[in-house]
Amino acid sequence: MRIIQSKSAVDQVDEILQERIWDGSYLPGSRIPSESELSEELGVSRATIRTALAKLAANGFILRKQGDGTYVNEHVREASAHFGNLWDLAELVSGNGYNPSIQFLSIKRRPATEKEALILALEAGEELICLRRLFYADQQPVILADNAIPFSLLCEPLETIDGKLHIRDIFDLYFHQKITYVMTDIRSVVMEAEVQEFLGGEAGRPILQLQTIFYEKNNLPLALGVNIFDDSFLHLSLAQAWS
Amino acid sequence: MRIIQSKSAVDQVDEILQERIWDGSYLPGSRIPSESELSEELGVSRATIRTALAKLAANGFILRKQGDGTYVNEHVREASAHFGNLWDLAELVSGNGYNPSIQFLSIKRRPATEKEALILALEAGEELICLRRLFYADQQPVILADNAIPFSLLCEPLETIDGKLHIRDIFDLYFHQKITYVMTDIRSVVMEAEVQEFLGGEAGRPILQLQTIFYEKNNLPLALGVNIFDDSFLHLSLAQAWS
DNA sequence: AAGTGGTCTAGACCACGGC
DNA sequence: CCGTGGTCTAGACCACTTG
Repeated sequence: MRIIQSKSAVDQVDEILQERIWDGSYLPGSRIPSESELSEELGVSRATIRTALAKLAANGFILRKQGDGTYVNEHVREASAHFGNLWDLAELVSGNGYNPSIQFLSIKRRPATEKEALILALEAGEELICLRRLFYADQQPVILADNAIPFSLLCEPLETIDGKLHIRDIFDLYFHQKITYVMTDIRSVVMEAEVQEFLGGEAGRPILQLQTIFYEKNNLPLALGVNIFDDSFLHLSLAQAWS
Repeated sequence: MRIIQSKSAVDQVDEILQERIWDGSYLPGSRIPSESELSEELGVSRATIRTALAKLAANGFILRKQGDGTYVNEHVREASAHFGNLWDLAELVSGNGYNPSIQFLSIKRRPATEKEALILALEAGEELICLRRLFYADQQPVILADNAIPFSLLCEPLETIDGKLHIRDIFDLYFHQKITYVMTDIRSVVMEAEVQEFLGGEAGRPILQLQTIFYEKNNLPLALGVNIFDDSFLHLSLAQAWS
């Protein structure tokens, strides 16, 4: 379960417009209603509409032309990831046009390595909870996701953790922590045998590694995520408005 | 008031605040003045201040806490890239803490390959201008940047092109085109001998490839950029606010 | 000239956190 | 409680594109 919060007007407008783009009410390449028209139709101020449109434009969903109008980007469907969502692996899978699912592999408790202790600001040897999961695109395994979280942060019994939840909800439910921001490192690595066991294909080929450090509001590192990413199957492509 | 007319008020506020973070006027981890105080100090409305702060927060420069205040992120300097700027290679180099410079290698005219013609919406065999450049971090070559642009778009003599300019200015000056948005594909590849010749190190190792397609406002593809990126030296790391 | 998006303002009220 | 950021409004004026 998730904590349900009434969404802001901006987010609701954003959702409505994205849905209209997705279901074809607003066709790729076509002009959508003006800010004033949307403002009147949806019953919110023009400023609210503009905030939502700015977000859509930043992610390349729409193109805005001063003096002309706002158009749906013809290449919407080619982008698989969006800014502010690089860590959201399920969205990455669905952005590639597949149905995402999560397989829970294992959860273990072990001391932190020196490198992990440094990143997570721990004493050497402090214990971590290591969560290993496998993301599927339809039936194909595509991302091996490891998350390491300091054991000392855990608030609920280890056994109760549901390994299929969104990482956001795992932090919320079992650690009572809210993630404020993340730092993601994108690297190119060779596929190791241990990973190849899960993702298949030939070992030794180049693949992407997304390393994410999760922080809470006081800059305390909450977790280290290492996501091995088969980019021969899944693509990491981003649309960006030119500022 | 130091706000002048040339740039937008929001951009100027953004610049002023970034500078204060960078030169240490606002120290990492410290609280910066409230929105009202900034609004009064800089002589703009609170809405203008908020727009600038939202941009800084999205890029992880600052952390905002409702009911408390706005704080400079302690990890500002660890991020090397920023949203909406993934194509800006010089900024990527300086984000890693190095001094960027560009070496102009070559400019050639040749027919498009089938794949290029498809991406750039050309007839097979149409001619391209191929610009090859090498980006340095201090004295170290780090990014091999190839750009392919349809010859038919060129407005000035080929010989006049200054290969050291920002890609934005090249389009502006020689093609009279403005880039509206880009699509960037991030891939993991093995370093080929041809590239290794420029970037050094051992051939066959995994490296990053950023492939960027540039579009103008009518969705016409302007250019294809392929940037080979030595991520053993340069890091691609992004800070993102958790939405 | 008309209509669009781009910018900015002044002010209202809410939700949250620290004192 | 007060001050902070979060949200939203109504309206003004500008810059640009199109007919």
